[in-house]
Amino acid sequence: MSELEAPRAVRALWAGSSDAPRRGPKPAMSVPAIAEAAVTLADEQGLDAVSMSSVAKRLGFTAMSLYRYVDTKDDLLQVMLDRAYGPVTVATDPDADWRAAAGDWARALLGRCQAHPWVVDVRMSSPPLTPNSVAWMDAGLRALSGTGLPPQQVASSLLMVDSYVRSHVRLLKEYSPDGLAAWSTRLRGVIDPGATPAVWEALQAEVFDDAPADEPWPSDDFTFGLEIVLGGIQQLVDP
Amino acid sequence: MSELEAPRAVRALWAGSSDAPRRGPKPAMSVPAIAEAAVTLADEQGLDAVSMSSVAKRLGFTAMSLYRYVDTKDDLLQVMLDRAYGPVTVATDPDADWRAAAGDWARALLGRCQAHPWVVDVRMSSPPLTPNSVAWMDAGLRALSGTGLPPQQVASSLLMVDSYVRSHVRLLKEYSPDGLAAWSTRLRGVIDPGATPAVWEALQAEVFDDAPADEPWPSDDFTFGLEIVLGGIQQLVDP
DNA sequence: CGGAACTGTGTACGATGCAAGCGGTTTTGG
DNA sequence: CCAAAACCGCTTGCATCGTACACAGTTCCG
Repeated sequence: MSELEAPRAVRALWAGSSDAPRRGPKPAMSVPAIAEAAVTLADEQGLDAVSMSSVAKRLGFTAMSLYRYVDTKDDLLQVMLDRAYGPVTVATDPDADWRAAAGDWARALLGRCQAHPWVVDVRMSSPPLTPNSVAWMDAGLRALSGTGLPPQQVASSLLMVDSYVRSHVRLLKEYSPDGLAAWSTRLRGVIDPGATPAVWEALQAEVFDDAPADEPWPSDDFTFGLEIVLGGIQQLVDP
Repeated sequence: MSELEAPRAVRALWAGSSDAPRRGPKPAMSVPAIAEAAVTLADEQGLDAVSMSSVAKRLGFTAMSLYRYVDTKDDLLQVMLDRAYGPVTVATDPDADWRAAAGDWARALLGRCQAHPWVVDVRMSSPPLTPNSVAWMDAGLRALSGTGLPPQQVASSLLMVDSYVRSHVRLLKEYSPDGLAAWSTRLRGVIDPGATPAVWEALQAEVFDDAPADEPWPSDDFTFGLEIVLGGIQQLVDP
C-alpha cells in the first residue's frame, strides 16, 4: 500500500496548535514558525538562499532540528507556499456576477504572488494540499460556480485562471526591464537578420527596449489578458 | 562595464562548428554533443539527474572537462533548452491566415515541450538567447505579424501564446492521472467540508478522480484554451 | 624550436539534503 | 513512584553537488 496520508508538516498545518499533552520536551519551534522564517528568507535573498541550515540558523537552531517538523525539503517548500499564499484575501459574494468574482479572485492571487515572486519557481509534482492553498481553490471554485457550469468545467476554468495568473507573474520576472535591456543588446550581437528577419525587425523597432511610458512592453495590463481568459469561459456559459 | 556578450556556450551554438585552425589538441567534445547527452539524460531520468558529472560520465569524460565548453550549469541548461526545442518544426506561409499560422506554431511548440517535459522546470531569469529559441520566436512573430498589429502588440501576443503552451505542459505534468488520484484521496483526509464546501463538493462529484473517457479532466483539449487566447488577440485586431 | 594557447584531469573546498545515533526531558502505565 | 516510552535538539557522518585551481600533455605559430 502506498502512503495515503499527507506529509507530516502538511498535517501539522491542518491540525493547528493542538495543545494535547504529548510526551517529551515542549517543541521549541513549530511548522508555521519555520514556514515564516523560510518565507522571509526567500523574500529577502531568493529561493536559492533557502536551505535547511539557513532557515534553522535564522531561528537559532541547527539544520537537523528542522527534521522534527518537516520530513523533507519538499515539504518545507509546501508549507512555505501555504504561508506565502496566506488566507484568502478576497470576499466571496455568492450573488455577485461570476465574472467580477473571478476577476477579484485572480487579482487577489496576483497580489500574493507578487508579494512572494519565488512561488512560481517552486517545482510542484502534484497539486498543493495545504490549508491556505485549498482555501484559495475553494474561493475560486465558489466564484466560478456562479457560471452554472458542470463541476468538471468549473474546475477546468479555475485551472485556466490560475495558470494565467502564474504565467503573468513569471512574465514579470523574466521580462523585467533591466534584464530585458541586457538581453536585447546580447541578441543584437548574435542574430542573423536574414535567418530571423522578424526578430531583427523587432529589435530595430526597439520593441524590447525601454518603451515610452504610454506604450510599455510587455503589456503590464494584467486585466487585459485576464479578460481574455474570462471571455473564453463565458463562451462555455453562453453557447 | 557589464558583460555584454552572450555566454561562451551560447556563442558556440551560434558559431556552429568552425574548423578554423586553433592551437592545442582537438576538442574531444562539443557544445551540441554535450547538449544532446544532457537532454537524453533528462528525458530518461528527469532534470534532477542532470549534473555535471552525470553528463560527463555519459560522454566518457570527467565533470571538469565540461567546463571547457560550458562555463556554468545554467549555461548547460540553456543549451539543453536549445537542443530540446530543436529547429522550428512548422512551415511558415506568409499568406496564410494568421490564426491558423499561430495555431500551428503553438501546436508545434507543444509537441516539442511534450517530448521534453522538463523544459518547463528550467528556471529562467531572462529570455533565451540560443539559435533555436530565437528561431521559434521568429516563426511566432512572423505568424502573428499577419494580424497587422503594431510590433509591440505582436510581441505581446506571442508572449501570451507562448505562456499558454507552457502553462498547458505544466498542467499536464502536475495533474497527471495517477498523481491526481493520490492527491484527491489525501485531500479527502484533511479538508473540512464546512470550511471549504466547494472543494468538498468537487470531491464528492469525483471531479478529480478518473473521469469517464467522454469527459476527461483536466480538459485535455489544448485547442480549446488556445482558441481562447487567439480569440483574445483577435479582439485586438478587430476593434 | 620554444613558447603560447589549449586540451582533459586530479584534487580540493564549501555547501547541500539527509540518515543514524546520543543524551536529556517529559509524560504515561503499572 | 518509577521505569519505560515518546519526544526533543544536537553532533557526527556521508554522498553529491557546483566549481576554483593547478598540472601535464598536445598542437600550432613565429
